[in-house]
Amino acid sequence: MIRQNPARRAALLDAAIEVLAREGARGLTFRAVDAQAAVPGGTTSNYFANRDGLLTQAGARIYEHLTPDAPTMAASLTGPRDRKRVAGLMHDLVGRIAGYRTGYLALLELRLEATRRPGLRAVLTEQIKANIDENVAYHLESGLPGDASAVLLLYLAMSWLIVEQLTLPDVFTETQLQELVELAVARLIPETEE
Amino acid sequence: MIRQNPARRAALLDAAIEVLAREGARGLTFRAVDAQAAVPGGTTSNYFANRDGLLTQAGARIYEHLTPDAPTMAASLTGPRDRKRVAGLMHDLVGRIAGYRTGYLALLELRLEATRRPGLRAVLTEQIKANIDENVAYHLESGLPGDASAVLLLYLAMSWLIVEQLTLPDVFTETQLQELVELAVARLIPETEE
DNA sequence: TTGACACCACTCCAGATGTAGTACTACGTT
DNA sequence: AACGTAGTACTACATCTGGAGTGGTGTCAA
Repeated sequence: MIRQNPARRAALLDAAIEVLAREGARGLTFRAVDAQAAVPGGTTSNYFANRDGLLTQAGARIYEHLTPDAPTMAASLTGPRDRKRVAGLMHDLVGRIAGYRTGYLALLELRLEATRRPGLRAVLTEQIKANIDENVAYHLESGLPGDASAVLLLYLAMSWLIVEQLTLPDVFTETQLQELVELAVARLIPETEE
Repeated sequence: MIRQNPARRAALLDAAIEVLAREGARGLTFRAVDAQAAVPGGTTSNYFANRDGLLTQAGARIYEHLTPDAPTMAASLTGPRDRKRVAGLMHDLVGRIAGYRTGYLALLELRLEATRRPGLRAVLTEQIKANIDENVAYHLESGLPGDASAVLLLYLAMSWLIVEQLTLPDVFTETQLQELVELAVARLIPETEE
């Protein structure tokens, strides 16, 4: 019989995300989740019918953590609306990801796993589309410089920069990383006239 | 005793790359490689001392396939040296990757695996650095418009575009994909004066 | 004849799964 | 207050799966 306790279910999903990042998609076993969550063996079996349920629910869960919290969002609505501001936001973004390394790595693992699981692929596709749309809409509404295309291109460049940094941190030095962020903004966002 | 036959070793590595793409890093077992290469069980055990050797050698091998062949390189040295040319090359790049889906997915799997294996990480880091340097040098020498920074930013954007397309093909439509390539070139490469 | 290799077969081992069985807790009933 | 019940937590078990490695034999070529 499937257990319902929502607190425990959430804890198991968080544990699953940790396992995903540390052991990879294939390493995500029911028993590994049990161990990570420090619950008795067999517990995860009682909460999820199969691996597919576990993976898709974990995919959904990551986005609950990945969305920046309210204060951050509010703060980003204050201050000047110029190119320098955008650069600041991009630096924040890259920094924030580094702070949630686990979640982002798990997301990459899930992307690859989605190659083999149509259900997971559908869930991720929807969430990422929504995420992109949100970013674009937010940018435009906030009056920051740069059109939708510029935001998309920034999204592409920053995404790969983050992957590079998370998986092979020695390809770019910390300095190069910062420079690339600056550079991307400088080339993609138009200068604001005073 | 470790076998030496280089043709067979190469065949095994290519099989390993297939398995990586299809089953993921964790699915890469000696037996799976045997099956993929259609050789008797136990063969891969005889050619590689351990999984680490198999993974790092596979990582090295991918780049042998990934480098564009001589005719392509030669062809890219002919023709005009303008922005439109760069766009054409970028379309080629994205298309070529789609044609070697297996190899690129395997490379992503290896990147994630590199998170856990210092040896593999070192190998990949070197190869990717070299690859980037080559690209930049080639671009500059060939007289195409755009400085080193522009090439780097193009590299970032194209890389993620490819990942997006390989893992979640429904996030961008085929049309959007082409537009994003055009857009990236248009914003990152300066117009050439006649 | 010798050395390297292909192929086959067998044993051993580790890890994962799902569930039966038992104990505990909370809550509602009488 | 005693009781019954539902939902869980926890333990332990029986089973299953697949992979690893290796020894042995046959083959080919130098």
